[in-house]
Amino acid sequence: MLYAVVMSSALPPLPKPQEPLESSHLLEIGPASDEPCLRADAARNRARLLEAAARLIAEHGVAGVTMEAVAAAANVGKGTVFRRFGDRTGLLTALLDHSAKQLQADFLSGPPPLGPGSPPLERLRAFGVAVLYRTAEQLDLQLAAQPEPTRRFAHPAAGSLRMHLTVLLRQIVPGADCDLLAHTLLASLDPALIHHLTRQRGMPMERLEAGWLDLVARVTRTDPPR
Amino acid sequence: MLYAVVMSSALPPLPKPQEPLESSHLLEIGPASDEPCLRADAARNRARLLEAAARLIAEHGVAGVTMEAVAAAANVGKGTVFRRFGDRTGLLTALLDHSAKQLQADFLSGPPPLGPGSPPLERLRAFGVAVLYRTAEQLDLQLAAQPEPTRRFAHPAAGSLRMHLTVLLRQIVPGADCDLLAHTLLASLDPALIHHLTRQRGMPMERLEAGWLDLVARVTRTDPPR
DNA sequence: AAGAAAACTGGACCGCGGTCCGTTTGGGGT
DNA sequence: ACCCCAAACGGACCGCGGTCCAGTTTTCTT
Repeated sequence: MLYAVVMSSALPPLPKPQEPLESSHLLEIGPASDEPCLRADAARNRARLLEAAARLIAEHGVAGVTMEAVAAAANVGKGTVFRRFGDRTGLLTALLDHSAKQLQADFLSGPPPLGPGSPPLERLRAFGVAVLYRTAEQLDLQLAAQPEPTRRFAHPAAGSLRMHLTVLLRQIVPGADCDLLAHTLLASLDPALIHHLTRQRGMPMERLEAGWLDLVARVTRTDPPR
Repeated sequence: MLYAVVMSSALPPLPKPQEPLESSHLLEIGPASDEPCLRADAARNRARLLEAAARLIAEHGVAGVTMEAVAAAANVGKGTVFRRFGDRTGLLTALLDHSAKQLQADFLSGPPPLGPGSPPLERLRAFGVAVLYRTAEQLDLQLAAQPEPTRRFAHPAAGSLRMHLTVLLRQIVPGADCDLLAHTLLASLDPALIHHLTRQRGMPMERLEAGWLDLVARVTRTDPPR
């Protein structure tokens, strides 16, 4: 039930496994999107698979995480991996899930300046910085988990970030098209961009951080447009 | 329409085919990077391949453009396709090449407000709008041509756009980190984002256009940061 | 004009992501 | 305790992107 409530894309308990969870309108993706009741063996296999995947990453890097390899390492059939996670992206995303939930919890109910209690502008600044560093920490995985362009923004976790951003923006610049602005701001924190700037162009994280703060400052100036 | 057939992005006579052309430092990617000399048969096959690819797109959409299918449709071996274009992305990019050069010519030496002659801010505004509509026109192809995340920003054409943006920005907000700012602004024009906003969230192009203008206005305000 | 080096060609081959479907299994109902 | 079927399983199978290399064609040299 936890999920039934939220999902819009009515999938009956059917062969098509992944619930991509269209929902860009809900705030939490928390414990909800979990499979509510998973048969004992299924749950066991799921755990095995995640563990195997993590091990493979540790040993051979993200590139070594092949669906077949994961299946083999978990002593499970290939079909099972796909049934459970939908596709490679789904598996990789699942690996990021914990950290994603953590971040979400932090800005939804954690301590200031990220969580409620600080003024919106403060939270906005902290938000970007937090995302920035989290992304940098898991760059390889984040990059590999990025779905093909068509689905990049449908991703529920991204939706949650965007929603939070939008809410903050509305408090700061109520006159603007906050929805659009949120997209833009998030785009500037895209893992691929961060990868390019830090690894391919050698910018230090401090510069990106300063860039975010500057961007936020510019975007949120409240004096009338020229 | 014989799109552009013969031109551009090809590779020096090297064993490893694709020269991704690191060059973020040069302004034009124009006739320079042209194949210096392409053997007669190679040139003929290149043209055939592009034509075949275009026909396939027209008939079956971008998804129908399979490397094997293109090769077959052009009466050419599969290996030849890869030798010429490096990979699928390369082929698709080549199809976009003509339009890319056109755009570049427009803002480098075309008439105002896009080209030189207008004040920088005017040009910046026009630039975004131009990119926006060009992208929207070729959305499917643009999306399909997008390389994997790691290489997304290494793409030379994107580099040229960014460079131009940077130059404009330096004239408008000399105090800022224009390089970074250019990346951010460009990110807000990403094909995947445009796709998401217009096709998945149903925003009209006018709203995106307004969003760009507003973003530019906000970002280029020159009064001191708070 | 001839011969050799360089460039190009084509298709067999590989690995991986993803699908399909016949088989097995867990666990709720009786 | 047993039955039953939805759910889960596993591995054969497919298509596509990408590589490789033996053989062919073009162009350069003298």
